Amino acid sequence: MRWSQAFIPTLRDDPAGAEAISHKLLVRGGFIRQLMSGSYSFLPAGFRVRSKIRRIIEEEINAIGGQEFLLPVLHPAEVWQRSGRVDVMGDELFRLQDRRGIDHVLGMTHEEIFAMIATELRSYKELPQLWYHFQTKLRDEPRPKSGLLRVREFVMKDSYSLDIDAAGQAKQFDAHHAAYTKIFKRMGLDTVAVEASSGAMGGTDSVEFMVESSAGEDLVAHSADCGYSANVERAQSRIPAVANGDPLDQVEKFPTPGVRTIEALANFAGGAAAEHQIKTLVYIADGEPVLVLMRGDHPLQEQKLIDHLLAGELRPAHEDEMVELLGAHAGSLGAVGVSDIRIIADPQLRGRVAMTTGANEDDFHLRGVDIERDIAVSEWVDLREVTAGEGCPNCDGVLDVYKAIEVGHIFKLGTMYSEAFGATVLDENGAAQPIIMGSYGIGLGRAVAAVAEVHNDDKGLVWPVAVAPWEVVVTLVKIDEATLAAGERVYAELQSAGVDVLLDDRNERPGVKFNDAELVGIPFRVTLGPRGLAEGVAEFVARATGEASEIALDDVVGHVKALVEEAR
RNA sequence: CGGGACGUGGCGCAGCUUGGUAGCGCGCAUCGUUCGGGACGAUGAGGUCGCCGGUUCAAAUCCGGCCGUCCCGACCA
Repeated sequence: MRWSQAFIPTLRDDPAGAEAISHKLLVRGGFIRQLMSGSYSFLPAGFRVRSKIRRIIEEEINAIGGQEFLLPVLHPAEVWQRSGRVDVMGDELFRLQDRRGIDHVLGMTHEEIFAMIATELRSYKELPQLWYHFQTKLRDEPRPKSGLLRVREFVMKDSYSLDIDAAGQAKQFDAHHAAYTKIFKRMGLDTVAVEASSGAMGGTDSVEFMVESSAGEDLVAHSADCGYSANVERAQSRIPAVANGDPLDQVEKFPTPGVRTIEALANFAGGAAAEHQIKTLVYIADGEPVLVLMRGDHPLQEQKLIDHLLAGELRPAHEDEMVELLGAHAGSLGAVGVSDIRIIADPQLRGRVAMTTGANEDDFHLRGVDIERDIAVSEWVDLREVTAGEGCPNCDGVLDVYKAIEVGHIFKLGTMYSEAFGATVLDENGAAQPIIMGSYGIGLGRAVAAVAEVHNDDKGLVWPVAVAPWEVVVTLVKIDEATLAAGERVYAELQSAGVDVLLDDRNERPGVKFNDAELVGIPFRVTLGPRGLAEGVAEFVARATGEASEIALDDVVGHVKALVEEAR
């Protein structure tokens, strides 16, 4: 490609709105443009990066036996009713009607449709299968953000494994695990595989691939000593037990005028330290109220609650609902004597006595609460969010917590979808068995953004060779006959050597071209100008290091070719 | 959805408090001088001031409604 004819609209200023560095650079470098909230156009440079990432994924999924499909994005709503996910997905699912008034949805993922195709499998002898496609997903996100990192329309590589038994599924799951690690490594991302919540996807186990980044939206708890890594949505930790205070024979109600928070009660004369309080949270899960009990100083991890309840929609109760359910406002709530509401308690409260909690009467609390004696806990479930500095659950080390971008997620789905759609095969004994499925996703646009987020400096992007829009730019410092001729020659030779080359033949000042090449992040630059040509040399610069060297003109192509081939 | 901010030539912004019919930087076009790290001069093109309504002799500016975008909290590749 010749830069003079290419559409690479670089910008001088950052786009409006403080955002992720990757977003600013992708916009400034002429890679993407926004259409509306959560919706982006890929420009030629951006499309090239995306294509290279796509190719890497394709190669690695093919290498573990994947067969490429292409399924539709427009689905009859009936299909999603059958899997039950119309309800689970709620408002995130785009819905529309056709001219006949038939309900349709736009696919958020493709478990349903692949499961339908899998009904054509008849025998265990046809398994295992690994199917995948690259297809647009549409999700009516409540809040798109950070440019490409969180959007409403994106292309995902999603693959689906089909097996006769759990062992087969585990094998394909592990194969994906390894392939994903390789894929991300090839695109220049160091990932950590973490235990994760499966969310609305259903299924048993899931692992997320995380890239540490301040632009990330997830939190990963990690132990440097044993390598334990988990999304805080799932993570556990060791914390020291709290010694109980002196027990009371019975619960004692006492006035606490104006006390509405854990902290206020801790500072109140006759109150109790946070770890001796029971925090009572009221949630509405799919329309049903639930009381959640946490130690006063412990934060609730809502995803853990969602996972336990298998809830589609979970929200804190409104003030009036609290009054209706418990007779008091937030700040004076408790579970003592409550019998008609589901009560879920965090295990850190187990065996605790002499606790203080709300009395379900404004401005009153109870002390001397023995949780197992006084509260009808219906379930004990770990709901606590871990905090940096707590003990690792697997070793003697300490957990740290960092922000990360989720670039991949793999699920063991079990038989949820195959049962919903009747995808069964006959086993050796002639008995019908539901196919065991797994699903595995990588978002293309998010991967582009993640690489950009990690690989940049104050001058712009620094693409790894494997995903760079062009591997090398030949920059002509002056557009005169001799320089142009030399440039054309090097350009043509690089092309026939199989190198992805951009010829910057624009009639611009050198500074403009150098800056643009750096902003766009092309890994290598070959600079040709009258000065060097007179001595038969070109200047060679690596974007990552900025190191420049002079190379004899005749050696340029060989040098670049070797470097590029080694790096991709 | 709750909270906050913003919307003015292609991009980034000022003007709004104190109404008088729009300006700056970059970019773009033409000409000239330049040309190995974002050149300079001259001339020029380009704007329903997000939309609708109201107040007023007069609205980018004041008032109301709506739409859009971004940021902070609950969701996911």
